[in-house]
Amino acid sequence: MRVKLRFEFIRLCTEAIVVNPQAKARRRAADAASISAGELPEGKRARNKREKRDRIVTAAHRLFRKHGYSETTTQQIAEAADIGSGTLFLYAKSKEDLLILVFTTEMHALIERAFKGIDVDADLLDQVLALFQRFIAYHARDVALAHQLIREITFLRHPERATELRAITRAIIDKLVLLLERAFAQNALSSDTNLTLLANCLFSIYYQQLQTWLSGYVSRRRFERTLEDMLRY
Amino acid sequence: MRVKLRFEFIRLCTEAIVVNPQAKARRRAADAASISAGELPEGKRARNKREKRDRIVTAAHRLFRKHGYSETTTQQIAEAADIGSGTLFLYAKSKEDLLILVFTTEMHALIERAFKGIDVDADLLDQVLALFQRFIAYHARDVALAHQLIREITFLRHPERATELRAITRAIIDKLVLLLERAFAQNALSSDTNLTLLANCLFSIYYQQLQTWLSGYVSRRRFERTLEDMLRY
DNA sequence: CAATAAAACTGAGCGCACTCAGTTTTCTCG
DNA sequence: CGAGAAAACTGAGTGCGCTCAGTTTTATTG
Repeated sequence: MRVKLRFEFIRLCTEAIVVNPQAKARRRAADAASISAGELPEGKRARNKREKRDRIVTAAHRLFRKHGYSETTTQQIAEAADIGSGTLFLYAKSKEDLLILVFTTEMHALIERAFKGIDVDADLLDQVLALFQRFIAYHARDVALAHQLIREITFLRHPERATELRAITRAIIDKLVLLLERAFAQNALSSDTNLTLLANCLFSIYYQQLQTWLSGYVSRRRFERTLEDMLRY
Repeated sequence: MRVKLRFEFIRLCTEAIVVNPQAKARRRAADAASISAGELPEGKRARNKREKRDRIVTAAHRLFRKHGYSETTTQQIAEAADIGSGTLFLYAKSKEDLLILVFTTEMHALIERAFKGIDVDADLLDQVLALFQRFIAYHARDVALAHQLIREITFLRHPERATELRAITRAIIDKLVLLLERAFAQNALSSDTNLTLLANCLFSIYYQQLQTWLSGYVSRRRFERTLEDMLRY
């Protein structure tokens, strides 16, 4: 029972690194020659799982981009990832969930890159717009796919991913807060400004306008202009 | 060819009332006894179509409410509406489209009712909130269904309904503008206010918060409070 | 190491949204 | 009215997302 619970936990985390301490000790002894002392050894199961997960995400990503979301079948993805068709659904609850999985995998890195590329000396508004522009450019690579994606993450079918997605939203808002804090330190903002609330508002406007664009109601040009106008208040 | 084009047009309007003038004249003569002179006569085809459409919408509405959206099959709806399973898809492009069809059918009346029920003498903000409250109450009758609906109309799969939905949005915003104009006439708003723009902002905030609520991120209570706070600026 | 348990995987099969070739109903016009 | 055309309808068939009973792989324990 103890063991079962532990494995359940690991499975839920989907990032299984630590296994039973005893097994770990034994394995460490066995692998001592090939593994440097500080490294955490990885069981065969955990490694297989991670590799399979990677193969699935890579294959899905490639096929979605190549043929489009709805034109890609889960069969094709399974074949490309070299797994059984049923195995796919042990890693993603549904095809839609798979899309979210692909997205979340590269999102954190994208946020960091976008933030790093910002000109610190620019006007605050330009900094904010520059950040959003990075995301817009990312989505512009494949509007149809982005449309599907934003649709799925806005209206989740499997609440399990909610935490993960909230973390991404929070990560973006945190970056916005950082921009605001820098501007605040340079006295570019009035002293009674609630930075977090302001960051939330900025993000809301961006997200709402993003939806409008991706749904095909307005062109990218129009979207970018409206976004700028609205952020300017 | 002439005839074919005309019928194509009528089909697209989905509100076929006028048929070939000659046939109309003949029919009018034939039906003169039973129809009052001013009425537009309706061909058998048009009547059948309208009746079928009504049966489909009614059946879908009932089953969606009774068993939920995804638990209801298009087969069941077709049976309840007493039509072949394929016929359904002549009236709605997809199951999702059918949900939108059901919604748009009762939306215009709902908007009118909501607007009529507003206390003219109340504070402007309270009037706006009262209007939104009607919609919220409507969606609250079945949150899961509303979630699905808002999802579909926010991210349309068949652009054909876009015009129809824009008309609904516009109808709501027009009502908001009316409220604002009344307040404006009573000098409750500063003279440089752009009423249409303000109405759009109010609606945006409502819609954005509605999504948050329906997606299960916040409770109805929290949603209503946030909405009020945000509308208050 | 063998025995046992648990986890991970598999693909045939199922249900359902949707299609389309063939049929029926309605309209048109001499 | 009757022949021919157009529109409307139909349901068997199709493809795809997803399930689940059975199998294989990995870990644990004595």
